Amino acid sequence: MIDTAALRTEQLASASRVVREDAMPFDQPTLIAGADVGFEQGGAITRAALVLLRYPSLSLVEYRIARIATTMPYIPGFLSFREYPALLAAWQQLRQKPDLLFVDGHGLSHPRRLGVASHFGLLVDVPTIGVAKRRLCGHAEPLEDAVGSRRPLLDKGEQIGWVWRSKARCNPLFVSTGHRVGLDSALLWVSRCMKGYRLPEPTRWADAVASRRPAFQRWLAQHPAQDEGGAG
DNA sequence: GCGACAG
DNA sequence: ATCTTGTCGC
Repeated sequence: MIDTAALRTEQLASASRVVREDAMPFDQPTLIAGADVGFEQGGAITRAALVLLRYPSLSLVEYRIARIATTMPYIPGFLSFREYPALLAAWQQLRQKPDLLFVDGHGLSHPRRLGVASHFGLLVDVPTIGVAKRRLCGHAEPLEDAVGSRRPLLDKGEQIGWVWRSKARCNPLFVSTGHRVGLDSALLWVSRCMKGYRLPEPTRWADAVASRRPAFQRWLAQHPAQDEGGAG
């Protein structure tokens, strides 16, 4: 069994250390990363993908994949404990570290203010932003249809994130502080990494690599085996 | 008690 | 998340 009471206590202690304001050690980022996790063999294997994109061209320059045995089931509110071991393994394989990292999931917009984006950012001490496709907690006023429409995501009297329409006729994204990136900056950086799709490029590429999408297969074909390009 | 519930 | 075909809409 899993002692969720102990995990809650651990999260609350860690959450108090999350930096919610801008404390990014760069003027303009050179490398922005994206992280995503997938599962194999009915969930027995956790597969994490990390991609590095050059900014502002947003071209893929490196990717790493880590596969390890799954140690935790999925429990809403405790996603980070299930995913961070694999993310850490992929992170350690990177030749270069990014200035900023987009994590697939929530950051501040979490019941105890420590979603996977915040938790991982704290662990590796890097600025992170949480980009989630669905709501975990909190509420927002109805969002307008126009691209770029936004509403603060509120919970217990405080803003914990943004509900943002990244693309027309698509469900909105939930953007929040991960670590060292303020809420407004988080949305600003996500908007700067868009290329016409629902998801920002770092997240989109991480998903493409993790799920071996055709787009990634084509990229591989055009980028001949560079030993430091990376498979895992 | 009942519904909600990242990936 | 993952298992999976076609299908509706822009």
